Amino acid sequence: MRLGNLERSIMELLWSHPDGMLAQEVAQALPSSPAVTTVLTVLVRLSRKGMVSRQRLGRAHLYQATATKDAFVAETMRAALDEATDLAAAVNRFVGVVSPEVAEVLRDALNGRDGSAP
Amino acid sequence: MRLGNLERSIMELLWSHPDGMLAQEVAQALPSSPAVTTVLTVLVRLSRKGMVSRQRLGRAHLYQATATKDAFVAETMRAALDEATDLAAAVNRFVGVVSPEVAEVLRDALNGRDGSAP
DNA sequence: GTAATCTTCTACTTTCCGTAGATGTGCTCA
DNA sequence: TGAGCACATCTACGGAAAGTAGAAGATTAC
Repeated sequence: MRLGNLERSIMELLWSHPDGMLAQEVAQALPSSPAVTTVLTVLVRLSRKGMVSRQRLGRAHLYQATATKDAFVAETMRAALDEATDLAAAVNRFVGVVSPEVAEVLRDALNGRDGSAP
Repeated sequence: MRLGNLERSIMELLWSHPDGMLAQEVAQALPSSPAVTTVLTVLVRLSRKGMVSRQRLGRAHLYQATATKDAFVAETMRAALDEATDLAAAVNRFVGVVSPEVAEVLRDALNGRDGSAP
């Protein structure tokens, strides 16, 4: 998913507030202090992209991210890997460039996945 | 790295021609048959992004991708993962959404990586 | 019912990308 | 050595996406 700077900043906020936020709260929480209408415009665009949902709350709306940040990261990684011509080469490259810590987490995750149990 | 359609098409060509290509060759190889100057403009922009290098060859330049496609894919994946707030959660998500085939390739790659030998 | 508040509509600006003509530069061969 | 070709650079325009926010409309609370 292609996101601009403000779009990304807003998503970061929504991801860190799983219970949702009001447009006004988002505007106030942003360091650049944009107008509330600016935030609302971006929220509408993010809704069109399927990244944000909302529900009425009094006379305002509560805006929420439709997926967690982790899911977004994972999906971005998957999409990148989908572009690979040589799957094995890309995966090997990836495994080669990540930190030992990530490699360990990957191992654990793969062990937890069905198909690897003894 | 953010790439437009033509930018991506040109990178695909350069990736599949590791020895490099002339601007004219790139233009001719593209299905949309853009003008050579169009290709040159895009090549300059890709150079600025660090994705393309060139060297003189007679009166022309030989354009080459600075990294392989696999490296690009791997780097994109790494960059995405870097954005994660919860590393383990993102990795688990990722492992959860990839196909069994990819999971297997990941396992193999991790086994080949130093640190897993008994 | 009315005032406060929130949203929607509209619209301007900026930036990126696709596009390519006009102009500049440097090989190459006669 | 100089004329012409081939290639590069400069410049620029149009469209799309994103940042920005005022004006106007809608809804709630009192």
